[in-house]
Amino acid sequence: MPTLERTNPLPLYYQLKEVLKQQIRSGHLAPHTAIPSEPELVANYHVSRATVRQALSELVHEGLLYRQHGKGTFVCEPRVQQTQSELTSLTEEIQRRGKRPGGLLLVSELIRGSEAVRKQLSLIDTEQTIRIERLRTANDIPLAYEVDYLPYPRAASIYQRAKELSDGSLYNLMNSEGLNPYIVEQKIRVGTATVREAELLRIPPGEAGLHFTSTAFDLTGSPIEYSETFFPGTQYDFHVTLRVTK
Amino acid sequence: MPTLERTNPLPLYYQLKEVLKQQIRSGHLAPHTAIPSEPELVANYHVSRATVRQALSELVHEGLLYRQHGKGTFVCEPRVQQTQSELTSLTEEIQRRGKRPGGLLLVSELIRGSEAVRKQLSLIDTEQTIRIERLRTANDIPLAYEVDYLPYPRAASIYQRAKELSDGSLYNLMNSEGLNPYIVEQKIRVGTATVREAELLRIPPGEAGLHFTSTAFDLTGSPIEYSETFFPGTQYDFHVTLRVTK
DNA sequence: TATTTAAAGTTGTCTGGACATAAGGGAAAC
DNA sequence: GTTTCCCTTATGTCCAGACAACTTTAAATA
Repeated sequence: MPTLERTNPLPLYYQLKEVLKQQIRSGHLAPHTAIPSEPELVANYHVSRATVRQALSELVHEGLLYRQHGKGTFVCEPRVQQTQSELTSLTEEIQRRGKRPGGLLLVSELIRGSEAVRKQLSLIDTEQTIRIERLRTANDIPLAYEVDYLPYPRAASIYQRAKELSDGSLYNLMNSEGLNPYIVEQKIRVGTATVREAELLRIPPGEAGLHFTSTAFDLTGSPIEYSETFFPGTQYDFHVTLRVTK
Repeated sequence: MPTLERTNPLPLYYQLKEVLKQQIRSGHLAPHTAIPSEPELVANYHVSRATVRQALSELVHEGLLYRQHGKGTFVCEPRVQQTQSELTSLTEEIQRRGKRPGGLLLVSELIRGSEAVRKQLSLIDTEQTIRIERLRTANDIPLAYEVDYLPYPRAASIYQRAKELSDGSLYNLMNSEGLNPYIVEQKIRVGTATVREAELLRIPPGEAGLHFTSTAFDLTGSPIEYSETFFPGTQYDFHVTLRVTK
């Protein structure tokens, strides 16, 4: 049995979490079997019950364990997609499929933006938007057409570094500048390609595809990015995991 | 200031949560302003700090508050769609738009099911599937074509009550039978209507639409429902909220 | 004045304990 | 043999207190 290090700068509950997570993933704790009871974990790892409960609560929240009052705490069945509600960027998504992500930066400008966009970004009168137009590629094949809007001057540093977007992810760039997406709302609907989109994506104009609109918020709930993306045809599977809020 | 009732069967931390939630929603606590500190809440409501922290932690997790170490706890900006990652059935979705949901039960049968479906439901060799074919309507207008699969015999009671689906939600029926969806995974892609779908939905065959596949799991991680749904054209906006898993 | 230090206030982590509530099993009563 | 009751064990809730780490403010120092 692994021991928790009190000299480790990582909190004890976090260390315990990692130990249990590892035992679950390695199959040492099989699905639907009970893990040691809270008093047993207290004795085994020499920590208080509050510490044990913090570790277990977070694992329950992450969907690895479930509790039954009076019976015990059990291991969840692994799901095909273990990443629940994870916020993956298109760049990561392409990499995960073994392809090389790229992006052709078409436009990067400062404009006032439409009222709809301004409302999405909760801009006040004097503020502008950074508008970035990109053609996203996988192995140099056009995959999607994307227009991003960011609040200016808040995201001014992104505007300076816009040229880096040709080979990188906007979310990576945002994170490195302290603009950390925490919650993303997306709307998805069927749409058809405009003439411009069809030309750039090398598809027949009017072809059907997925039209995304997405708004990213930081942990304070302030909007930090709004984007519209068009995925032609059936090239892209959008995957999402929902969870009940009890 | 409201007081917490110790005679109330509801836990104190839950009562405190509701009080704070109410103050946030009513605007009494404005976005980005600090709520009372933990010691203040302890004094105001005569509860321990552990109780206060349990209430606050859950509100943080629900996206209503955010904490800053050493500074305080603050109110998040409300998002347009405050229901985060909420698991809404199509029936509720239609009702929320002020329309009357309905459903025409086309087929209800016990079959073995394809290997793909059996794998989704993690069935063992002797188990079968309940296959339910429905035409979903809003104000009697065809909205979507849906095929549901449930594990048999586990969901045997659903098979008995399948005729109730003509006017109700499958999720409601499942909940009343102890099959509680806890996590739902969905895949979305652009598809075209088959001849049968086009006929039922009264649209031209081959018309584009959204094709959903969805798998529901109970809190133990066991799959309890798999469904394929086709939404024609642009009638349906799919909305989803994602959150980072830190 | 400018810089450094100290103090106060905040959230983060952790302890040890208590009683309540739910589930299950075994002994006692019928 | 069946039912009822009690005991054990599990998680759920709650308490009072302690110290650590971070932030801001104010005082002390150069």
